[in-house]
Amino acid sequence: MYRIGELAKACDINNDTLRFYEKNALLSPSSRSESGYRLYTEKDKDILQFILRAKNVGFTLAEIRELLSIEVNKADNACADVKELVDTKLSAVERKLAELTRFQTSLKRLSDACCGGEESAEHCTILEALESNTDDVRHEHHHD
Amino acid sequence: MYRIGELAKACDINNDTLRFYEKNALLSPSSRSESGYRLYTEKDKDILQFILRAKNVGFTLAEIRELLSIEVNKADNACADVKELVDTKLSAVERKLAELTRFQTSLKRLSDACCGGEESAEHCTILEALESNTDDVRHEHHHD
DNA sequence: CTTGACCTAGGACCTAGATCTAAGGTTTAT
DNA sequence: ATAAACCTTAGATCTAGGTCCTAGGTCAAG
Ligand SMILES: [Zn+2]
Ligand SMILES: [Zn+2]
Ligand SMILES: [Zn+2]
Ligand SMILES: [Zn+2]
Repeated sequence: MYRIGELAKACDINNDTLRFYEKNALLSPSSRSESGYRLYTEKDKDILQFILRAKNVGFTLAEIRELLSIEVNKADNACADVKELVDTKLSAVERKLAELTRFQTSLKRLSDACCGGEESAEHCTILEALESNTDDVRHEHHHD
Repeated sequence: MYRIGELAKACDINNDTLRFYEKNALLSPSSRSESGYRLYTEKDKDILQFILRAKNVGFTLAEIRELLSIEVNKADNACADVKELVDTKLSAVERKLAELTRFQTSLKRLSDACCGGEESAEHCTILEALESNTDDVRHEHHHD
């Protein structure tokens, strides 16, 4: 049996995070001591590690709650259910990746067009690009 | 001169967003009507579009505030200052991209190992991977 | 003159995932 | 026996970027 601080330290998270997970129906201690302290079992620790691993893979806590509800009742769920959660998440991650890649491309284009020197920014191509209503960046060097 | 609703509609944002930008020192209307209505000039509109373009490239509002302070006073800033903002942002975007790519790889690995069928999830490789303390996913198919 | 669209200020509320505070009770070590 | 470390609860706070609400003032058309 772990008390909250012991489990938190063992899993390198904050005590408050465990209370937060309890309030949000992710993980409740199996019992309480006479004085009301939370008591976690090895099984509780396993569940916590399941949660932390799922977080590491990118799942939100809401998604992890769904995974857990399957996990505790595997027999009544199909592989299809589990895989759908993963694939839905994968799509979301890929959409976010696409957006960030768009950001990266734009920023690179802006960066490459600017000399980065100590000249006044009056003709800075970065600022010009942000002022103009096109996506173009002048590629000739400024400061003639 | 645009009233708040006109400018908002022209730029396809919410009236409240303009008030929010004003409160957060990004864009203040050049004047007010006798009755206190915000009045925006064409120049204000240009600044708004600068803000929206910068947002589109991934800058946060705090970063945009920095860009604007350079923009309104270009002569006193160097290309180096502008480029540094862009490059710092680019690095942040690339770190986030790396994290998301890690998520993507893990999720793909999980998804590929699961049959996704209507069989019971009792031997689902996804759940097994999340239960186990390794990063491995069994690649042999479950459900013998 | 009334209706409806528009505007004002100020503050509350939202998501996500915690983290922190206050005021007090419990356990452990010295 | 008493200090240090640990625990309890409820609720506040934080980031980011807004959105919504209240209670009321303004403006144009019919
Ligand atoms: Zn330059
Ligand atoms: Zn430049
Ligand atoms: Zn299967
Ligand atoms: Zn499966």
